[in-house]
Amino acid sequence: MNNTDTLKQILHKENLRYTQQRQEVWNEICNSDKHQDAENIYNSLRKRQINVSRATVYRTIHVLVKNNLVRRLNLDDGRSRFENKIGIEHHDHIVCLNCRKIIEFMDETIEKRQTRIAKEQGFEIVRHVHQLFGRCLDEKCPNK
Amino acid sequence: MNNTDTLKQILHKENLRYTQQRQEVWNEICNSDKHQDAENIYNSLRKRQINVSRATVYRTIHVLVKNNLVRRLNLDDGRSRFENKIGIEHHDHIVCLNCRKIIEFMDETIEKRQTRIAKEQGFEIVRHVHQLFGRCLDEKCPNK
DNA sequence: ACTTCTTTGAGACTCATTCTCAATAGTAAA
DNA sequence: TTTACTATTGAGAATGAGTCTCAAAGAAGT
Repeated sequence: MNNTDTLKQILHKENLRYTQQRQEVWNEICNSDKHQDAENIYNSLRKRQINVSRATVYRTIHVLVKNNLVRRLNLDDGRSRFENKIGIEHHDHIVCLNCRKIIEFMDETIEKRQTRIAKEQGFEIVRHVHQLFGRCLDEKCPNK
Repeated sequence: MNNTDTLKQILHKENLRYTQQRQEVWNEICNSDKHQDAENIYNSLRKRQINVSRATVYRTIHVLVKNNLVRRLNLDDGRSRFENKIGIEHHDHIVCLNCRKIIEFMDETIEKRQTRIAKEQGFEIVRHVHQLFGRCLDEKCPNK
């Protein structure tokens, strides 16, 4: 299923109308650099002559997040970032405190263990946040 | 070392003056319920006739966080929460999405694994965030 | 095309947090 | 133990991400 059909499907399910603006926001999240924030998405669309308001960007993102097409990331820098979830395997993030480079990781053992720990404490996990903040060894990192 | 000495020590190290307001903010974080937000801390002090401004609460918290007396928690609800770190073992959090109950957990295997994963990716971890969001089985939880 | 109901855009608004700056208060030296 | 020098404080203004409002524009069925 392509981007358009995926979007149409969830909009239909939510009793929402298919609009050009919603499609463009979804395209932007699917097709561009990962981990963009709302302002970025807004500006990228504007730059491409696509007229969308900030309000619509935010409103559309809510729908996408609610329906698991998009993941919201909170990297402790005061604004949310978004990444496409469709066809992407689950992962968590490592973030460089100097250059803000973001690396994805996934560890089956940790995943299983956290589920078991939550269960032992009488919780059923709905979602989790696992982020490692540190300093990278990248040559270009201002770290050096 | 008691609260006062701990505070005096870091204020001295930071070339900051020891003031009543700073002491009171630190006391409030040490002696009261965990996971309070800034507004809570401000109100608790106010209620006890202690005159401190919001600005001073925020400013003091920064110093405490920077110097590892306090940990800042971001539980994705739009405001930071704070907990005393002195004499407290490291732990992460499980949060109930319904009743906002917070449980602490700590798993040595996960801790070691995340350090190794970061290293493999060329990162030296400075801090991490590991939060499990779900639904608890508590009788009092509106979940039921 | 007509009607109905939803969506959109512009800008007002919210709310946590930060900033400003004049008044106040530590602290070191005399 | 007062002076002199700075840092700190408080009140409220400012900031900034995100949300809300409402009139105008746009989907979708008839």
